[in-house]
Amino acid sequence: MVIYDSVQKTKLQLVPIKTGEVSIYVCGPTVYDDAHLGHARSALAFDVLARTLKHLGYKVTMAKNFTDIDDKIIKKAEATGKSIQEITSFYTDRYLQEMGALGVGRADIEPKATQSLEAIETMIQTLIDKGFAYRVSNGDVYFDTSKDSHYGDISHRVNENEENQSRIAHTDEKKNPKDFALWKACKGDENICFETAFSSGRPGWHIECSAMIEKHFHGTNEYSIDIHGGGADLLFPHHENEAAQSRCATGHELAKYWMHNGFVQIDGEKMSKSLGNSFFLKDALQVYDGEVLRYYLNSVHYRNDFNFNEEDLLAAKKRLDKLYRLKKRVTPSHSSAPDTAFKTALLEAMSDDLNVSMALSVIDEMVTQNNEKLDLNPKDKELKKEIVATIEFINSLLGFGGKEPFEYFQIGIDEALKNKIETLLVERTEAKKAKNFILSDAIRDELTAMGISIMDTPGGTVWEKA
RNA sequence: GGAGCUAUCGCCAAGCGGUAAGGCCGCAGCCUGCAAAGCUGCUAUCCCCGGUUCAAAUCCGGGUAGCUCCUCCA
Repeated sequence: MVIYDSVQKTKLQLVPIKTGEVSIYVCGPTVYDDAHLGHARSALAFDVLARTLKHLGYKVTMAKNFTDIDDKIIKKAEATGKSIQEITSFYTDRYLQEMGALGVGRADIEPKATQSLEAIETMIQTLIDKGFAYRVSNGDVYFDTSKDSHYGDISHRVNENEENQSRIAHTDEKKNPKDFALWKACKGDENICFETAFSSGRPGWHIECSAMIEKHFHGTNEYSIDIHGGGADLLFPHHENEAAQSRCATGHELAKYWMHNGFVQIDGEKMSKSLGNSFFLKDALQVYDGEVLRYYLNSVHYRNDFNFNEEDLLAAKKRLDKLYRLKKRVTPSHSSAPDTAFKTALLEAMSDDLNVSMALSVIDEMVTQNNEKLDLNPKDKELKKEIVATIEFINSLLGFGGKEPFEYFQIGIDEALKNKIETLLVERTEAKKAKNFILSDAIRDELTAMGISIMDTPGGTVWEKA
């Protein structure tokens, strides 16, 4: 397996800390709002990474955190009158449910900040004791970036004069402009305060990830985990700060490899909280099938920016349709073993830094070849079994193609409509038998107007939702 | 003001120094009562200008254009 390391900025052969095992920590959501397409893409990218590694024979342990202490959550609570707990549990459930609709598997470990306070306090105390952190008069604790000679290694930002150019106001008692809060003391009437030796307050944004990793993973003298992932925007300052904390607190590096996924844009425009043009996953799922969304969001390499638009999504759906039409041709058949050459080619593509585009083209070629074989030999039972197994393999590796084909093509069609379609098809078949093509074509037009496309096959007429 | 990324067929998108994958769209054909589906065939020299090399879309330098990070963000 080769992966692109965003710190070294090059592809590297994955050599895990422990042979045969890969530990992954991905930055999860702050649960104060609905998940958007960007969250989906990140979750999908690392879901596919985990699946690929498992297929390559690694024992994978993946952690994804839920940030459930945060200023934004507090604000939301104040604005809505709901409790912090209500908000965080609601959005956590929603997140898991929506990602589930996209076929994203659950992480092995799903730590929450509120459940990691001991580890957080311990790490901050260690940093204070070792002289890497300092407490200011109001009770805040800051990390002293000047004490870490490797600060900047992750994001390659070395400019000390940034304080003059930076848009961040420099108003507190920080020693250096880049110092960041490990702990924020309670001020006034804020209602989440946790008691610690340094002050009553709450953790800063970055510390939870470092603390959770120390708590849940047991690395070596060199590294805590193999792969740390997240969105490209987290590279700085979030991951730089995480790395610094961990390095200084534990004496070894946080992660051996760093992976970052690119952004999602909507019709060419950046999607962001501040621009207010977030495309929520819940809205997308109302219009598009989760499996189609999964296929589409995965069709562009995870490191590139992804420009979401309906036209491309439709093209992606058509591609997935083709796979399901092949599956329809071999249903029902039992499964044997997938085509070896295909399996190898698919894994090879995925082993190259998750080259999903290549994998999809391998699948398209497989579909075409098997359609041709079936055209020539419609009753080849062994071939059909192999195709069933091949599609099962695709589903386990990439997470699509697992539905029953008839179910797939009839998503959104209720029983009443289904019956009407079937009735019309019976009428049409009779008309065809009687060579009444004017009537049969009229029925087809009626179905087309209903958004139903039909196809005559040797086994009878089948229909699909267009 | 600093740091970085990208630029490949009408559209989406691989390519990672060895002579341009795949999909959508389009055209022609086979099949079909006609269609649809499926199959076959056809469709690009890689933003511009230099350079390195036997060989460059791929490396280097300079342009141009777009995007991102430095502020909550995946």
